[in-house]
Amino acid sequence: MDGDILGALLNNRLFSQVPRADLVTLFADRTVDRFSDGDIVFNAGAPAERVWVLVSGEIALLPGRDAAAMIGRAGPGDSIGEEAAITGTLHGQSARAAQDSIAIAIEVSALRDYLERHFDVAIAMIAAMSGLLRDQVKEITELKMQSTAERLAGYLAALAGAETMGRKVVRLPCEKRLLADQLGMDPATLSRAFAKLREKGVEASRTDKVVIADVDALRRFGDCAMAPT
Amino acid sequence: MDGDILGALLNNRLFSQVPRADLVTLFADRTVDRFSDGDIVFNAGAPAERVWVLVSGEIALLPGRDAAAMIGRAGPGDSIGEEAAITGTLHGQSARAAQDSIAIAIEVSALRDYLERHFDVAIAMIAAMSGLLRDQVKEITELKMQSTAERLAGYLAALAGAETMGRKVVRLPCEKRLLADQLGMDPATLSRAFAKLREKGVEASRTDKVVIADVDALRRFGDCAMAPT
DNA sequence: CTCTCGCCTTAACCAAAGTCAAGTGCCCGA
DNA sequence: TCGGGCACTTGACTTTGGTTAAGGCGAGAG
Repeated sequence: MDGDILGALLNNRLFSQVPRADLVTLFADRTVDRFSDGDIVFNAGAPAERVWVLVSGEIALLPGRDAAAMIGRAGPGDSIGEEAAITGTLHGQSARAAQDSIAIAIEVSALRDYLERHFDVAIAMIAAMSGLLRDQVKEITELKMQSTAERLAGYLAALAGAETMGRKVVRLPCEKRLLADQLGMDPATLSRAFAKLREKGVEASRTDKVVIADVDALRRFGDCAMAPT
Repeated sequence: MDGDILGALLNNRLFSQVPRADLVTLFADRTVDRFSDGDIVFNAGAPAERVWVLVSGEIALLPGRDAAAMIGRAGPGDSIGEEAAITGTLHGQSARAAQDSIAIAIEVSALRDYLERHFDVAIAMIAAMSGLLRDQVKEITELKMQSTAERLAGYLAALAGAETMGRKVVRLPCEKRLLADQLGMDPATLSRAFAKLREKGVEASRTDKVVIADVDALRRFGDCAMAPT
């Protein structure tokens, strides 16, 4: 299977739980659909028979045939149409490409058959999504409650590992610019957050190495807004 | 079944998809557990055999036996332990009451049996959680990207209905104070947001009636940060 | 009818973070 | 070795939204 496609599936909330070998079988009959900016993927009210996984581009979800409001948008790795398709109902929303996009699609009957035969995978999906929901709730509250320095502290502590205490050198997984984006702040603000943590024993050079003098203290600082009593 | 318990289940991401009649059967063997602040619900590494749904109070999820970091927290209606229990693995986290709490618990075997016999409910769970995830992604991006006035505009437009255009009077479903909380802002800030929207044709009196001169314009304003091309 | 309590609004102030721009050091190629 | 580009940092300024406090208005009690 093509790397891009496999990557999209492994990032997908539905299919990341399906064993890799099964993915190949499941997607043997896939079609690769290319949408140009503005193309309709499906319209609200239409019967839902296929599940798409977006490989590249972006697709907007709209409440009606051509309403202006947007319900959501999907990027690479997101799936579309699965809610209606999986339950066998009509599409409750329309989907329209917001950029030139590539998506792979399978018949939902194949997916349902597979899940019916592999009950454990269905169960794993439920468990995984349950965990994802919890993670996202945490992300929302942290975004609202924590300062930039606290968010960065929590991130660094997580990077060091949950069990780590004391001194530790961690490597940032990506450029600071991208890290800033991931933490929901501006690159300049990330720099200042690092500066604030310097007085808490975090030495960040211009490289991707960060020396943490006391992981546990850092973790407490990052959690202070939502400490477990 | 007790009203509080039923309410918690209907709010729960797992059980809201189970038909009400089945809930009663499924929870016939429930136990009601009371935890005092600081009590351990389960420890990481322990075998997971039960799923709890929190009725009241608050329970913190911790990475290890007594680590300081917090992975998440659960409030009324949230379920705990389901990830490990449902997949039949060991608990990956510990859970400790952060307040005096009441939770109902069932054996996960009963849940698995039920899902195995009612494949359609399992499927509905997957679909529902998929939708919830999408909603939350949208909520996160809106929280990051939109100003208070834009969030309020989007909320009012949604309240008016996706298909509505032009003039419309809507009724707020709750006190402004609670609405502010729901939109993630301060009551005073909500007032200012209403003031800003006044020049966009939104008349909010001191009551719960809001007159929108042009729903569509409002929707565009609320969506401008993430308009579908 | 009026008093009072609670919710809402408004204004003044302040802190946090984004914006813009300039500066610094690093890497890489000529 | 020098120069250019790029990522990061830093500082000044602006914007946004939370905080606090002071009114205003409505509803219900007396």
